[in-house]
Parts: sequence; C-alpha cells; structure tokens
Amino acid sequence: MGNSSLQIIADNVSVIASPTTWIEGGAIQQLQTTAKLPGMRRVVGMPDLHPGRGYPVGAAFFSIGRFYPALIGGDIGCGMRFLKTDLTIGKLSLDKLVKRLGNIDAPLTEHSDFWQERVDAYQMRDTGFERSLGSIGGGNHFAELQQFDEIYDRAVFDSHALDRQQVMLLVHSGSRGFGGQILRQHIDHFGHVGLLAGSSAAAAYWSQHARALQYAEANRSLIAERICANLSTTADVVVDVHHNFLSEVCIDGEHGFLHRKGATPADPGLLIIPGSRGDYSYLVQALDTEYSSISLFSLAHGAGRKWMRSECEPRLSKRFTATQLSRTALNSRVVCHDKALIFEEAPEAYKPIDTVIHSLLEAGLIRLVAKLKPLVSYKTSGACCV
DNA sequence: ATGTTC
Repeated sequence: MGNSSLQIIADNVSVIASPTTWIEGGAIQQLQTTAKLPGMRRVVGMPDLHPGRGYPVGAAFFSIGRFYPALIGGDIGCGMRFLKTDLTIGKLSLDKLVKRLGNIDAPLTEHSDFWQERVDAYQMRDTGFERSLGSIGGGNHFAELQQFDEIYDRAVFDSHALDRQQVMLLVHSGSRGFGGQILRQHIDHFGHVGLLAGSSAAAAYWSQHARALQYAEANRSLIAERICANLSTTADVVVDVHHNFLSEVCIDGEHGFLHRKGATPADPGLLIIPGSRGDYSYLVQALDTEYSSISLFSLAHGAGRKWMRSECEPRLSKRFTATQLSRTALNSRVVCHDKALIFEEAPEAYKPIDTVIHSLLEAGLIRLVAKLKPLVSYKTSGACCV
C-alpha cells in the first residue's frame, strides 16, 4: 500500500513526513549518522524532526544490546501534561487571565509553607534540584491556557468527559537541571559509546533515568497546581506523557531499547500534539496500523523548529517589535519577558502544525479528536524588556 | 535544555 508520508531514507532509516513538510537536511544527516551507531537497528524521524546538538530531535531510535543516554539528551522526562480546568470560557477576558496568572517563575519552595508542603509531598529533596520544581524553565517549555476550537470525534470527546466550554491547560516542561546533571555525569564517565545491556553502568543509568522521569512529572504537576491556585480553579489530568525517555521493548521479535527524543509514545488514550504558541494544538488518538512498527510506536511531539534559535532575532526584529510578538495571529496573549526567547519561540520559527498533523494522518498513525486554540501562552515573567 | 556550557 502506498503512503506518501513515509519516506524511506535507507534500510533502517525512515521519516514520517508528507512531501510538503519542511525537514532540514541537517536533521536527516543526523538521523543517518545515528543509524550507524553500534547495535542500532532502526531509526525514524517524526514530521517535527529538526537538528539537535549532535543528535536529531523529533525521532525514535531502536537498538539491540546497548543503549545511548546521549540520544535521550539532558532533559530526561520532558513531556506534556494536559488538563481540564473548572474555568469556562464564557466571561473570561484574556487580560484578566494574564493578570491572575501572575508570576510563576520564583522557586515554589520559597513561596510559602503551603507550597513547601506541596513540594515535599513529591519527595524530590535528594535530587538537589528541589528549587526548580514548579517552574517552567526556558527553551521551548511553556504553559498554555487553551480553548476547544473544533471537535472532530464527538464520541471520543464525550467519553473522556470533555466539555467544549472548559478552559484547558497544557504544561510542557521536564527535569530541568536534574536530568542535565545525570547526562553530564554519564558523558564524563562513558562518552558517547553507549552502555552495554546488563552492565552495572546500565543499571545505574536506569535508576537515575527513572528518578528523572518522576521529577519531570512532579514538576509538570506542581506547575499545573500553581497555575490553578492563581486562577482559583482546579483541574483534572487528561494525559501526562514524557517524550524524552528510554524504554525496553520487543519490536518485530527482537528485544531492545527504544529511545525517544521529542517523540510522543503512540499509547492508547488521548494524546496532545501542540503547535507553536501562535498555532493550534491537536488532541488525537494513536492508531495501531501496519506503519506503527516503522514509526517505532511514536508520534510527533509538536510542530518542530524550522529556524535555528540564532537566526530568529535577525530575521524577525525587522518585521516585528517584541510587543507585537506578545499577541499572536490567533489573538492569544504571550507572557514572555525574556527578549531572546520572544524571538526564538516566535510562531514563525516553527513549522505549521497542520503539515505535521497531516503527515501523521496520511501515515494512518492518528485519529483527530479535537483542535484547540491558544488563549494565553506563558513562558516567563522574568527580568527585562517589552 | 540548562540554579548557563571545558
């Protein structure tokens, strides 16, 4: 059966992307280089594939006999938490939402006894990074209030007790400095050669990796709690998934290691694939098809960068002021008081989400459930500018 | 990505 969204690059290298999806040549090159690592069986790029530091982002890698912590990267456990709040969109003004959201950057541990207790509940003091819990971080991390724009599958939508009028909250963050420290210590000791399955070093990484996944989820949970408190609402988790992590799996009869780097696991239930801050997000379900194995049971984790961070400000500052970039084409608000991030995370720097979603649809990997539009995208209230 | 990099 033909599939125009399946690009076979080499024996064990493929990319899930329609011909109209922008894929940087350098990212394909990184994918091919990674495919040649000892023990690597198969690699696949998602439609949001883009170049990373040595290894591509938006990809999954399946290896036998050894695994590669560097492929997971430093933000072990980075992922998305999607919640439905008790707020209804009816009489909300965006300016009021922004004001009530306030500043959620300061360490939660210094906020109050109440928050210290909430943080304590997650038992992360031994990580040494307790101070970062409950704050978003930098880069592409964000928290976004959204509203439903279109429902495609009413039955699935209803079965998850969703309501078109409810404000949704999406939190994208990870293990902050903790995961980074784990990777750095690993690279200092072992470089990039990977770890042999069953070795004591492998066992040590597994336990650190597991702890980083816990930290990342605790972080997303505390960010959501904090936002809900500021908005005087509560929220129920619809889905929380990591998109940077390692797992042991059996694929086509072979037992091995599945590395996901910016790749959402195609698990049952609802999954969220966000666009840039000026674009829609899609609520989807993964489908089990003949291409599931080729796609290494993974989906895109977002739109994917189109431009390198360093080229954003030069390209955009001529066309837009930072203040103009605090509103988007979908009329949402952007809270980002970091001059560099305003440009680096501009919608123009990302692929259009529709090309990414179209690729996954054409490959038969997803079913659409709903589309959401951004209301407020929160990056940082930190120092500087605007 | 990062209580910010050899």
